[in-house]
Amino acid sequence: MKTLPVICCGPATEALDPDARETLAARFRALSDPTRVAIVNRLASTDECCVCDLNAAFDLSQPTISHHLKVLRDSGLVESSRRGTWAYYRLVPDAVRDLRHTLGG
Amino acid sequence: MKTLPVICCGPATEALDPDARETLAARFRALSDPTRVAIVNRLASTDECCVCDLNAAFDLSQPTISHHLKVLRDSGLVESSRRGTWAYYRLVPDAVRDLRHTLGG
DNA sequence: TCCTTTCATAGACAGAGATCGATACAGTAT
DNA sequence: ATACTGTATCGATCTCTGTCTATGAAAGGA
Repeated sequence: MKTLPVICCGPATEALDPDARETLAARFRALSDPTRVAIVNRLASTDECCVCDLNAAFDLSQPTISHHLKVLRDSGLVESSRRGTWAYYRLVPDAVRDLRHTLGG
Repeated sequence: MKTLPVICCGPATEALDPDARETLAARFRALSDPTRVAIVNRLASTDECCVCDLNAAFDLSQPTISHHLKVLRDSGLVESSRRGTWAYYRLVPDAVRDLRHTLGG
């Protein structure tokens, strides 16, 4: 999990090269959907969560939830592990912190 | 400019109602494009910026830059004022701070 | 007045993304 | 082995978004 050393939008701001723009935009894009915001929000309060619970919590099909989880996984904001039949998802605190720092925190 | 009292993704997290999900996703979506990240980044370092400078800084057509500025304006992240022929854009620090708080800051 | 400059808007188009049903795959139980 | 359950992936469809050209509106200068 690589960090984002660059600051985007805070008071002590340096110019961004094209790669940094892409990387930052990609991470914000991961949070640009209401369902994904809700998933991340839920993960932030429960520390670990089974996919079956997420499927039950949202009025969306199972493949759709799986798609959103893949987007979040690819962005590095969440990670998953399989234990037996079930898959469990967790937030990656460092990734969230990086995004916060990007906004000047 | 209304604030976002709710916290999404930090350690002290409460569940989000559908409206809050939409609002948060909309603000993150404003930063989900590399060009808009770069515009916000530039505004964060120059305090105020003429549209003509932005047009010159990016290899995109003038209407495209204008479109991105409208997206940022609608999201509340930037504001503009017209002085004579020129339009000037500024960051809205409170909006950026709200977004940062949303991530647990 | 007429022309030029600066910015915003409208309309069109291509590409990306959200959603679903169908299907594949991996564990578990019978 | 067979059947069942929980997830992931595939393929299709529909909507949204980024980009462009063309045009409009407002201000200033000849």
